[in-house]
Amino acid sequence: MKELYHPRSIEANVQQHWDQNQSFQVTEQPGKEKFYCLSMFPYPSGQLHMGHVRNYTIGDVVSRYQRMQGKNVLQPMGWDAFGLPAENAAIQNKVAPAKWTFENIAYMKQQLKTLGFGYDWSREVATCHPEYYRWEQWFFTQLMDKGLVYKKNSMVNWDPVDLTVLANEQVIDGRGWRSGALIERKEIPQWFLKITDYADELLDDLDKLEHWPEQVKTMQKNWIGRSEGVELKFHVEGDGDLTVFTTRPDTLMGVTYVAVAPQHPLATRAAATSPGMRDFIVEASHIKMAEADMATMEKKGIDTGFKALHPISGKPVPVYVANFVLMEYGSGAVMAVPAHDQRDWEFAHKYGLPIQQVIKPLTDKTEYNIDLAAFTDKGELINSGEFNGLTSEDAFKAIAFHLKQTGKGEVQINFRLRDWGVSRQRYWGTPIPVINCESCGPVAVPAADLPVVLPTDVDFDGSGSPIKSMPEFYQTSCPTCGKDATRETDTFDTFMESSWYYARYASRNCDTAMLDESANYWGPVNQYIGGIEHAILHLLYSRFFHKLMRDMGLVDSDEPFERLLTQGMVLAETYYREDANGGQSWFSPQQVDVQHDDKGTIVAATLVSDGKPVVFGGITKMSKSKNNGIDPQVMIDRFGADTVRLFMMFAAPPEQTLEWSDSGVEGAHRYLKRLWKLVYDHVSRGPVAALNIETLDDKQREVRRKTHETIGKVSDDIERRQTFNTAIAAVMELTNTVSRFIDAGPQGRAVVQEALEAAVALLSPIVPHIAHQLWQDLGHNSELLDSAWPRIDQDALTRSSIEIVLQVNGKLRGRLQVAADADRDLIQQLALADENVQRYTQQATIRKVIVVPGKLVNIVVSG
RNA sequence: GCGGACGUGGUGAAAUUGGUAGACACGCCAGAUUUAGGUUCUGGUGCCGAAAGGUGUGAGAGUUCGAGUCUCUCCGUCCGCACCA
Repeated sequence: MKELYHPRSIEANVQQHWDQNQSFQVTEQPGKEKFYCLSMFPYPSGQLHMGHVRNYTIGDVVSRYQRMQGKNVLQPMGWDAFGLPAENAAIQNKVAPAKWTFENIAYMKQQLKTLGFGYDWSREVATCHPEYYRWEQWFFTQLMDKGLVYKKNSMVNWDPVDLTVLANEQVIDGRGWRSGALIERKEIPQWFLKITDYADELLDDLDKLEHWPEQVKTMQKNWIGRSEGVELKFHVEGDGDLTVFTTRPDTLMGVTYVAVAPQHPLATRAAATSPGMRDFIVEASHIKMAEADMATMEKKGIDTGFKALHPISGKPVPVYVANFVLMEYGSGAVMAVPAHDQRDWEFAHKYGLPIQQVIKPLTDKTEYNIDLAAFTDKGELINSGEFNGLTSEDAFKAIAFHLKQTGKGEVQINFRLRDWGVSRQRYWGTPIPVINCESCGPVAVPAADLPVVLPTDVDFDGSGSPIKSMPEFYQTSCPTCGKDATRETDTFDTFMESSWYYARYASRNCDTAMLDESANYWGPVNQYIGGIEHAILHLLYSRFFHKLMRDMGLVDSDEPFERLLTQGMVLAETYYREDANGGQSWFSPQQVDVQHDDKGTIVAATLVSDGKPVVFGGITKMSKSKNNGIDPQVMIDRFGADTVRLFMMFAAPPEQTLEWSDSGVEGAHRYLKRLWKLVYDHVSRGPVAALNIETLDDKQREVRRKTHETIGKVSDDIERRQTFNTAIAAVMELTNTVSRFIDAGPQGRAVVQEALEAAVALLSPIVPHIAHQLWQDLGHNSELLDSAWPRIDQDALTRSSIEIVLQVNGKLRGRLQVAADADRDLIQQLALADENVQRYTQQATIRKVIVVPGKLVNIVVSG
């Protein structure tokens, strides 16, 4: 064994060893318990960032731990390879999206290998390969057959200068990011998947996901947004009926106006005769298609001049066009009750519309002042004619019944969830497998003609998708009638690819079907790990796809991911200087020196290159714009993969944000050096005698107890709690105990051998390379990877005495050593007799004594 | 705006079921070694105080013998919002 720790050569050797043995290639073994551990696959952006390293280290730790539990562990990796950045890179660097993507994949794959992650690379997928997306195309055509797909007009952000559709991300302050032109909303025909058909099941099955974080389930629940209400009709004079949905029919008698979306037919009709309305609609069309923008913009409206008749009172109320009403949601119209809805209240005040209170608080003590704000709680009805005196709950039923009787409305369940629009007017994506025929309409491409291959030899200049001007791509004949026809040139939303990749890994090499039986052997995923930013969209779409695949007989489970871990972001410090023109230039934290005072408080920061001060700009997500990204490769080259992995797992629990810290990394590296030296010092003293438990002295027993307590703690931390930081801290405590333990006798060394073996094995999922080496140095020929996880010896845990904390009025006043089996009375007696306790109890009256066996005694006194 | 989280020493954090606040590290201070490999080792370190002791988990209130943990109000930070992935 070498005296010093050389991570570079160790890591290269161990990785080569795993490669040669194909240590992570797995096959189905029906008799053995399987474990499928999956980390969210990366977009191949060019290089790994710290968020990837964190995500994939967590996955690798879980995988290696489960393998040592004796399970058949699958851990695959692949590439979410379609998407916008490839198109942007193509424009900037004049390189075809396909070439750019594949080069990035090659580089990033190499990086993953140097981190020592145990992936089964024989199952690698890249979603931009026709072998992958052909099955997605096939699946879509199946959904067409089943009527789960439809085409309808829907709105996009249109750049009138670049003549292209923009993603929300590409619209900044209402303008196209390249052209700077004011964007316009534009309605175009697009394909939708009927996710709303599955709304109930997607909601109900959340309850089955015992091992998902509560917050993710709550977010999905709110996103699906099931609500019970009443759908009712307002008749518009000189026009048809206006359908609205409300969850508060009890407030119906307080309606003083109704509002429709700017894209609503009534608005269009009003615009025909009103230039003011025309201007209003044009202005509303410049707001981008993002709910956050819609919700935070100034609420504005304009009267259409139409009157709607109240469905119960028959009284006419004005119909307004309002910029915050969404055409996409419901029927594009809402009823307004200013007295009982804060947004309606503000709108009514702004436009001088009447406010009619119809609900009062149930407790009559305080009169509610409706002039100050809307009263949004439920209560008792007033000013509502025959419904006066009813509670909100009773009024709901009574009004719904009344509407039903008169044919003007009925109770309805409504969802916030909208159908999933999957068409994108972009090049770098999966071609939608549809042929448009003048006689037959849209026709699915027959299975035998799949895949519809995306041409990759193209000139891409950013002015629209090149396949839209490639007759050799889109000119074809109708599969049904044989006449000339044209292909769809839109591509799929990339969420389509990421909604089923987890299943494809299992059947990666099946070329006759989307999935085969292996998908049921490996599935569902036992542990899924990824960023919290995916809590809603990706995870909801995947759950939806899984149910679609189930209903098509492709998988036999109801949910794709049994257990979910959502990991926090990786942050770093930022430093900047003001430019002459008032802008800021940002410096990498690695080029900055930080000065502390005597207490360790940071007092100043200077740039290494010129020694002049820089300003601390806070701790934020690693990003290009703030120049605070830390390149994992640089860290791996300097300290080795094990150090980087150890730091990332130690610095914070996985669900929290993690702050990058150079000195923290150095600390992790120091620890591995200390561990190495501890094993070296032990091993270099020669062979170790067999452990003889009967002959151990007290100190030796203490070390042994620490060893076995640590095994228990680390196992629980990794498996149940998934707090890898505390697992590492526990092993550090163990190795600290060992290094303070000086006993070169045969049994002393035997106890140390046991402790070090445990420490190495317990750390091995986190730092697998150094652990592999130390395991051999400790005298094992076996493969650590497949060794059994350390087991607790219950006998080693027993204590003869325990410490009891003594409190007076909840304040710590002493400690007591008692026999582990001491009873309540004895503990109380000893506590009251304690010298320091008596100082606080002598002059006072004892009111109460609380004894918590094994923990503490609290004596409550007064006076 | 809506939905979801979070807030503890100089710093990252720990405290798992309401029971000793600050484990384990980083930084800092003091000392030793005088250094091959981004040195190593020992001790100290929440704050105030000479000590006894007091005090302390974003702010304020509440429940309890006991609150970092539970409840309410407020403040601040972060994530998502359907075409970034």
